[in-house]
Amino acid sequence: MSMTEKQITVIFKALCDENRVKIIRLLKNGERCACKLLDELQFTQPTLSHHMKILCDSGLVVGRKDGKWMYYSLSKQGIKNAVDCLSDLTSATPNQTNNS
Amino acid sequence: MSMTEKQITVIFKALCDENRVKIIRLLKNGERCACKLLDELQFTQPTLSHHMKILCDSGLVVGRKDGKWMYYSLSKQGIKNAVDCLSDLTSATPNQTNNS
DNA sequence: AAAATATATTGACAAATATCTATTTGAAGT
DNA sequence: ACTTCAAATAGATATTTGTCAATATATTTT
Repeated sequence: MSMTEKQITVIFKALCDENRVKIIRLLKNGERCACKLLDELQFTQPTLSHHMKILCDSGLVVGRKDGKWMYYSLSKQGIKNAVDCLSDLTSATPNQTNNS
Repeated sequence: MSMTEKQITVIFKALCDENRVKIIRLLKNGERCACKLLDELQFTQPTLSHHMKILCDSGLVVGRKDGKWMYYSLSKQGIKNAVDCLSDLTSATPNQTNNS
């Protein structure tokens, strides 16, 4: 159940770049096409592609292909996992019976 | 109230290195002296010092000096801030009036 | 005051990362 | 089939980051 240090860093590495944080904020408003995201950001298409790969690999974001377009959105499951991961990482004891 | 992308990345950068995650896990068991941490890790003293600075700057960890020793522990406040930050980053709508 | 010890700082270096341009892949429309 | 358009990939490069050895700083002990 407990994740390795490596697995944890994959999640948080996704969040340690300014531009990826911007992307996540944009996705808070709902699913967005890659080209729509690109409109609101200050870098090139290959760079966006690179960031989206990292975000998807982290599980925080999911992609859906429709024709030639890619639609991205936040993953509820992935986010829950990240929050759990952070909580777990910092909670007092690993074996909480949780009868508070 | 809303943090800048930069401020957010400072928090998550702290969590995106394997060794810093290890350090946080060690600190889950309570306050530790730097030299005690060093015993359990595979790198040199200057590297530990470097990582502790990043962890402290992120607010997740606090240091306390006692004579020539430095004692580190997790910061409840800093952790709460990080969890809030992650939740906020990914919660559905940005404009909650928050007069609860 | 001098020695010993814990931690921080400096400077160097290798590895990882973010970015770009150029190209490729894949899907739609003509 | 050819063209067009969206996204991905490849390769190059500059910046950032993690690490170490050497040194400095600060505190305690003798």
